[in-house]
Amino acid sequence: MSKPRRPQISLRKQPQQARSAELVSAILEAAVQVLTKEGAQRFTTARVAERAGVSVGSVYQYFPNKAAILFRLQADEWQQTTGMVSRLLADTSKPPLVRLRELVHAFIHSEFEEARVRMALNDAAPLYRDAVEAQEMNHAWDGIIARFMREALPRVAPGRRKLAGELVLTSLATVGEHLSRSERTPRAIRAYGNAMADMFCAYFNSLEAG
Amino acid sequence: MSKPRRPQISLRKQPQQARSAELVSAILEAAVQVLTKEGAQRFTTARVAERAGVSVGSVYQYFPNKAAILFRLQADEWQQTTGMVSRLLADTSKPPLVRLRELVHAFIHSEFEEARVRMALNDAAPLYRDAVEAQEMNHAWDGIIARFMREALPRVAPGRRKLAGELVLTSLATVGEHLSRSERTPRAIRAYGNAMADMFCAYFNSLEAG
Amino acid sequence: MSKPRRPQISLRKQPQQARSAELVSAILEAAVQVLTKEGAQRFTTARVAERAGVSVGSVYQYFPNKAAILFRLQADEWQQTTGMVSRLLADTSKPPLVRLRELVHAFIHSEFEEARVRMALNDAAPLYRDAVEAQEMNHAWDGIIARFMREALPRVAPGRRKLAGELVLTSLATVGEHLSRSERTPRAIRAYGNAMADMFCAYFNSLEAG
Amino acid sequence: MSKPRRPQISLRKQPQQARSAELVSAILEAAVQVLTKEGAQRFTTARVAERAGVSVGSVYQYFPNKAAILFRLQADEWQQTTGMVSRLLADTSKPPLVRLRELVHAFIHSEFEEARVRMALNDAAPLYRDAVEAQEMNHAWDGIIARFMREALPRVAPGRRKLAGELVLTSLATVGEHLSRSERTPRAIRAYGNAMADMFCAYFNSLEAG
DNA sequence: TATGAATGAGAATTCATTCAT
DNA sequence: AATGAATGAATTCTCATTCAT
Repeated sequence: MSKPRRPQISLRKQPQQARSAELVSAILEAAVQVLTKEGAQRFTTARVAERAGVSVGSVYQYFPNKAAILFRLQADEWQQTTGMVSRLLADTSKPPLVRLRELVHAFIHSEFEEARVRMALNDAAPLYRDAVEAQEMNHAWDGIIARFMREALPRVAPGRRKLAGELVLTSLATVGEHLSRSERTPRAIRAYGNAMADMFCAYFNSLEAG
Repeated sequence: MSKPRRPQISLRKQPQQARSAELVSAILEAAVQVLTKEGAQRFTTARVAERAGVSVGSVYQYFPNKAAILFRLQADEWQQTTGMVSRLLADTSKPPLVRLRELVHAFIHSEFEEARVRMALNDAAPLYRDAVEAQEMNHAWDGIIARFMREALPRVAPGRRKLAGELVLTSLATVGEHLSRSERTPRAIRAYGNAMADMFCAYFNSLEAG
Repeated sequence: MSKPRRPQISLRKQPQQARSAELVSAILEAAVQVLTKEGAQRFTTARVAERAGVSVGSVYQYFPNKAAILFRLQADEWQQTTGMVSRLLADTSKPPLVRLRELVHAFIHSEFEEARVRMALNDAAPLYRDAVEAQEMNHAWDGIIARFMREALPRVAPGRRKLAGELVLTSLATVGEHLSRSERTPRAIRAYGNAMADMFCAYFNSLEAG
Repeated sequence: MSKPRRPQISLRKQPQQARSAELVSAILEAAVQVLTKEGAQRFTTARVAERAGVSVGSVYQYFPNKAAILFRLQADEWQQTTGMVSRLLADTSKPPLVRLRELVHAFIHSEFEEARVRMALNDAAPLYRDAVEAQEMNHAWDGIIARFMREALPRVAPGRRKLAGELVLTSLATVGEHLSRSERTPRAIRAYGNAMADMFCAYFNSLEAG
């Protein structure tokens, strides 16, 4: 593409005072609502401001541009997920494959919970994904996964192990997104998660066996 | 969302004459170029018309709106892929898991070939995916996959088998898209494909082993 | 300055048809009016469009951006002046210094004629002057002046002669602009022109004598 | 123009205390920096305040509006130049034409020294030049020049003499501005100054010769 | 006095679509 | 059929100024 714009996305001003923090919250909350009710196509700074009950100027006081709002939403999201995954995988009291299954369920569940926002945020990805900050976030996973993989597949060569980790991670992430778009009952979601975990476990077993 | 726009997307007019067919081709080809060189954000009817060497009016002669052009691109794409998959899976001279492996490679390869267009088309998905026609397409797979799954997992209960098919299909599709965004060498792509096939095979074996 | 923006300024579309040419004229005329009646600060594409009786879109159909309109005004202006100067200086039937005096008067007069536009255009200069096209125009003068200077100061060394030409040219141009801002009677303008011509003549004589 | 805005420009409050005086200085210094580094287009009160390390509110405590800051900068500038010119021209120990030459060099040099600010200040002129105070400043020169002209051209009629003074003054001022925009070596600047002085001297001699 | 958050009117520009020729 | 000029709502972002704290 001719212009892979990399918008600067960091917060313009740290909300030091309580009032400011509230404002940022209000804006983000409004952003979620706009995204949910209007969709990514109709997500405009003006609409966000209106729904937040502030002026456009105020929005731009805290976010340098539209992409920054979207990115922030996504970042918060990622941070939560990373935390959850990290916690689940670190619990060494359970065998690795049990943790993996829990992870799959937790992941899919969280994705499903706020399907609307996820979908819209995903549609809006072209607006923020090229920012440097966005790319940095992806590396946050690397360490967490690597550690778990060493534990789960101790006898597998590092190269294959790394590839396996990557495969599981992207499958999880992309399929999760796909699931939020298909409308399913919680029961169906659970079944899907189980099948997915089965697949990962079978893969891990076969790797470790051989 | 407030307006779940389902744009009318079918061709406005069947190009019965040779000239018309050429025009449609020219427009689609131009559309691919615009998508590739400018990205989804800058995909406009005017740009398509210009690159195709026709007037905007002519574009609207054959496509009712912008979404229809994008949809048509995606549809052609899907049709090709469906054909390829169908052919590969139908070759009963090879064992099912061999065919599955070939499928994975073929799929990933085709995705990778035109990564640029795929990415852009994906970014533009919000514009066309809600059209009824788009949703119909997804069902084209169902039969093909179901048949193969019966062959590959004869002893597995229909419910589980269906779920497994769905899982493999969506993994393939969404991971493929993810791969086209990450820049990799052909070698790395091949390795990734192998790992993926390994995963699917292990899963299938475990299912069949029951 | 941090961003010496060099806006692209060339016409977006050549007005091939009579209708288009009229539109371009209408826009330029409207631009002059806006500039004259509202000043450079309030010169906006919307106002130009409104005054021209067309939509903003139409303005952008013919001019890529605001700067282009202003530049075009200035360019037309410069072209006229260049033509006039060229004609005056080429008339070898009169002695050089006579032609120089005529030039001064003609120049100042033309500047004075449309003082309003000149002033406004000058205020708006930051918007268009950095464009490449604008800088090219300045060189149009070089040849014309050089020829005249050789004729007027045949015995002066090339270096000094060139400097003298430059000095006269910029004096003329910048003082002209200054004059349009000060409100004067035509009589006063004439007197001023004479003084200026006297100065140039004295200078030339001293150079040639020297 | 519809609104020949004459913004009120005088200081809102005389900085009687040392603290205030410092603040005003800081603001003005910051203003110069913003002008230099960002250009007239991006000269905003917020940026000035930030660079000065004070709040916008504080800026408005001492300057009624943006124009006032710019005007003050220009005024200080003019005052310095007037002082310098005044001093140079008053030195009766040297012949008038020698002083004139010195004046030209000093003027051009000072213009050149801070070319950046001058250019930016000039671009911003539309914002402050209509204020009454700005116009008063121009008359400060009248006395100084008039006295010198009487001394330099004792035998020339008052009318012509006045015109000559005006001509020299505006040539100097406008050409100076032009020079700061063209990038030249100090050597070239000096040569230019000499040519200009030559021109003025030749003019004066011819006038005095009658 | 000082702060800096909040405002909201503008400004530039784009683009899907129509329709007279 | 083909053209491409015309439309104008919509969008992003800026900035001078005010005023509650």
